Amino acid sequence: MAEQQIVREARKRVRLTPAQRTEQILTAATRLVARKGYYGVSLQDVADEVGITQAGLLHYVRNKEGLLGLLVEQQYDRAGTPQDYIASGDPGAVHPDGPSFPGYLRYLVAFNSTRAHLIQLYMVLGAESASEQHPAHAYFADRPTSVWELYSSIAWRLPPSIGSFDEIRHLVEMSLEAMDGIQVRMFRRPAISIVEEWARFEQVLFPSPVWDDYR
Amino acid sequence: MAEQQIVREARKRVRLTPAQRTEQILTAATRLVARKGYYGVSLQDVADEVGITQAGLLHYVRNKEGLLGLLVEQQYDRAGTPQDYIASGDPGAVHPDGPSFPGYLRYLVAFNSTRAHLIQLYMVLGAESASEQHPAHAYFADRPTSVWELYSSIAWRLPPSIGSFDEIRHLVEMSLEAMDGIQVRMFRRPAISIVEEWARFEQVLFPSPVWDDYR
DNA sequence: GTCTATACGGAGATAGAC
DNA sequence: GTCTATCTCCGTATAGAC
Repeated sequence: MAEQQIVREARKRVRLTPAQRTEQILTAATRLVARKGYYGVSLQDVADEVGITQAGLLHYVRNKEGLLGLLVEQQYDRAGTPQDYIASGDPGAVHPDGPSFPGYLRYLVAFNSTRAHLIQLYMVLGAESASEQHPAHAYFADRPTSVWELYSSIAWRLPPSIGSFDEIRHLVEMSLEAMDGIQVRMFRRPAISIVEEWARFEQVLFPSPVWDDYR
Repeated sequence: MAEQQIVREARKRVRLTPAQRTEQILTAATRLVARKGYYGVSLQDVADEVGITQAGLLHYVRNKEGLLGLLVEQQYDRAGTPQDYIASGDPGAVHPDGPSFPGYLRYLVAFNSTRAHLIQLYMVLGAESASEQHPAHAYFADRPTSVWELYSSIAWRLPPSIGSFDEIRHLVEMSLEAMDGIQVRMFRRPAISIVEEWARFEQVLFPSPVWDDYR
């Protein structure tokens, strides 16, 4: 009798608000796509984890590409931005001469170390999307450009000896490359702390004495 | 009539030596898995590209994991090794005090820039295999260790001021991370030269004056 | 908003003929 | 060594009931 009731309970249709469901779908899809890639995940997998049917899921995402769109557009770049850093009140961020760029990168790495699932998702999607046929190809192919545009819109506090735009652009490129590399390394053995590993890169990318008062 | 003959021609069974077929399978699978990942590729896809049936392919690889085994074991580490560098006759490689480690890394990057397909394959597999359920998980998880073992078996020509094992190990780790990051960047826009990009990392990872006579 | 039912195709794997 | 045939299961997507 108790058992029957449990079964009925489990099958009962639960009607959630669209925002709640979308949140659930996002969480489930992030975990699953991080694990098996876009091509490796089925709508049924995601639906099962959310607790709805596959047809019910399609009501939200229209088709499989819509699910990917949800993942790509709505997560990664909404937190950990330079604006978030500035708003964090970190001493390096609120300096009267402008926020510290190395300080922001430290902030970003520390933040990313708390969301390994998301890092894994973006590592996997970033790798599969190298092929031009992948539905997220354009998004990832343009990331270096869009990140540069985002970063170069900020009035960072930079050492005067950093003259050319080219020099700082290369520094940004190398920082992103080092971070991507560290994030790949993060899932291997022996385990490392990405915060510590980034500190080593910071030392060589933003060396003394030039950057001593600008970190 | 001519058409019929063409059809017959196309369907004619061609019996190749195992080595030739395996080579074809390797080439096809590399391209396809690089593009869509392990989960995204079907045995049928590979069989089509080789020009045999799916059952014919299974004769060679036994099951899908066997195909992955072929890819992982038989390609990446068979060329571009420190031994190949030493045998290349490069001036930095045949120095009487031992081969140059930065010189080897330059050699490796230059070599990798000629085999982008393979780099893409390993980037994709390396990303998907972060999940513990992936059949190549152990191989990629252990790569930092096995690469370190390979590199530390060589009597490199190192600056005397590099004292501890720890110091050189961190340098190796950072070099691998930077390379992985550059390789991710390689498939994005604007296009970059991984050789040039590595030269920038070499400057900061192996700086003057310490490394001046050891590059 | 969520379900069931269904259409239609593709997946991996095996058996056995040639 | 390679094929055809077949098994069994899973994939996306749509229609329509509730």
